[in-house]
Amino acid sequence: MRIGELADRLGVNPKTIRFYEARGLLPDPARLPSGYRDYGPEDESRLAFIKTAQRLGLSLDEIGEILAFKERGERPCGYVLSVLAAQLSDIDRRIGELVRLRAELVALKDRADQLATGDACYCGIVEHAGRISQTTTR
Amino acid sequence: MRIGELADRLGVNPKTIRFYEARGLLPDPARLPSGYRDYGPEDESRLAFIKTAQRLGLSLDEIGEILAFKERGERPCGYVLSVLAAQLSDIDRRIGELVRLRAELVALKDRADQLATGDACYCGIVEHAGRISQTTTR
DNA sequence: CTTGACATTCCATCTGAGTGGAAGGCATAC
DNA sequence: GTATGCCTTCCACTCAGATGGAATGTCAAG
Repeated sequence: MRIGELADRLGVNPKTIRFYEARGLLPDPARLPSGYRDYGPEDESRLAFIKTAQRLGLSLDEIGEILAFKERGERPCGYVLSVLAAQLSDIDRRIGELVRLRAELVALKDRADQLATGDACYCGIVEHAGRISQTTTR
Repeated sequence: MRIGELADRLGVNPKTIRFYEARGLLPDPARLPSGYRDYGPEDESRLAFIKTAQRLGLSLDEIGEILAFKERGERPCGYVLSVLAAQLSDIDRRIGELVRLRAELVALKDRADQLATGDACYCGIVEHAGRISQTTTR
């Protein structure tokens, strides 16, 4: 399949696929006689892996490392799983933060009427939001 | 107070404060006879607002819009709250995604032993992760 | 046989959020 | 009075992750 079809299937821009190739995340693909890139199911699953790993919160560099293990014929599982374990605790942290922020936002919304009157609104927002924990977002 | 003190108080780089000023997020501050920027409590709370709003997930542009309402003497609450409402649903979506990803990761970890044997590991990861919903992260 | 959609490469630019560094001014402490 | 540390401006650069555009090639349909 050509680049446009692969891109459509996975909902990415064809440029992005070439970009991943240039970054070493995707191997140099087979070429049709015309010179067009010719992708197969493995390429699709690899790209799907990249996109999934991105959803998991991995950077392209992290994904590249994982893929490099496979390239070298090693079993990546230990490494992958350690990355995943780190991601897991990171995700737990992020979920905790978001849940706290959510509670703050709900509280703010519930007080909308009071906050909406008077000119202390902006400050009210600040005051309320200021109580949010000081943890920073990744 | 001078820029360094303000920066220290809020744990930001002085450059970042000048950057916010250049972006229009902070007003041109008073100046000491020396030409040094001279900040007061309002500046501190405004900067704190910006940082808090960032933790809430707002971009600097969104924050700028909110602050512009205040600048124009309007009560921003309706707007702020609509932004916050949008943020709330976004946060709900992100929490949902993360919870799902978390479950996937836990499942992957639980199967570490099986996955760690054989060379289908990479594919196993892909297969498992591939089941993750197709929603994209913001 | 031309039109249009898609492909190629290469190079440049964008976004978002800063950060670095040079060249110089101010303030304070020894 | 000079060393030190913080301040000023201006310009450039970083990072991640793409995306845009120009110039050109390929291919299927009408």
